[in-house]
Amino acid sequence: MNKFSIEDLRQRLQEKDYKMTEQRREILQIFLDHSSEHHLSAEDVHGILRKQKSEIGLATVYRSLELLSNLGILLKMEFGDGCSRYELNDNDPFSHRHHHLICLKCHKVIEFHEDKLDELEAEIADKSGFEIVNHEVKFFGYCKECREEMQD
Amino acid sequence: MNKFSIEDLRQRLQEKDYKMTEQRREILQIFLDHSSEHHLSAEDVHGILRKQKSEIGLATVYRSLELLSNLGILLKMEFGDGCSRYELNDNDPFSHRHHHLICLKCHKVIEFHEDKLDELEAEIADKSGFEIVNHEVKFFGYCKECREEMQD
DNA sequence: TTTTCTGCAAACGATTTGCATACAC
DNA sequence: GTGTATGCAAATCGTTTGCAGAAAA
Repeated sequence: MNKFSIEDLRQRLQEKDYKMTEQRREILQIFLDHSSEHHLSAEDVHGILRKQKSEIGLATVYRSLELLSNLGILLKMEFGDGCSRYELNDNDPFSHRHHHLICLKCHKVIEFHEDKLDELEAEIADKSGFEIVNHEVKFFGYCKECREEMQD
Repeated sequence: MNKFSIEDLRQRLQEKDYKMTEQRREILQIFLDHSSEHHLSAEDVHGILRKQKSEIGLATVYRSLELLSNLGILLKMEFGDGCSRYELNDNDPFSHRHHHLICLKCHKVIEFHEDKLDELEAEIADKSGFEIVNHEVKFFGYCKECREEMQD
């Protein structure tokens, strides 16, 4: 599967006896529409909804993001800016498993689409008996632009 | 250098015109004394202080943890449990740069002392021009004990 | 003496929850 | 019709801040 569809949502909800609601559909749709602009927070999602004249309450946004994460449709992550952020859990191994480069100066988050952790994961499983289902890798440093700026 | 001492703290504070206070000394001492039991939150530190009959306020704990992180003595991290956690930034390359394995069932945090990211870091620097100064790697999955339990 | 630091309490911001109503199945 | 989901407002929890007094340099 390359990308989630609203049909996938309907199916996953049904499997666990959750109900398909307009609110859950709209919130997933935001992630499908904004796949380029990743890392949306609950407030971001709520803001986009209001721009679309959707009257979905913030509490419902939080509850839906939590649910979509538990269903494996979204991934929840923290970048140290005080709120949780979410992105589509794209199952495509080519776009899946990217890393995040976080600039300590301008706080930009850059994606690096290359994983290279299979060997390390195999070693961890081997040495510790820990079964890995997911990982989250953040690199902190200075982006190209800020480095150039700092040289001036 | 293998481990920080109170003298190191005094020196780093002096370099930046901060003052050496009893509170800062006591808080660093907690990390030196509890180096085995890593990942202390502000509340954890405050709790340990109260057990020791130290009357240091919670706000001071937060301010000191922030300061010690900025001085490079502590590392601040998030495990998704809603609060920031800190550990000694051990400069020894043998104990430094470990990864965290977070069990999705019992929420235990296990350390894996092996890094293996130099190659990936070099590739990132090469391809994106990003200068890396630190990284944080979390693996989510199931620990040995929980896996055995789940088989029963 | 001068400046920074502390402790307290109040403020804050993100997230959660209780409850009555609305909606999906 | 039954049970879950929503919206609202209030509650919660971790963290930050303003301020007056205390302590370091």
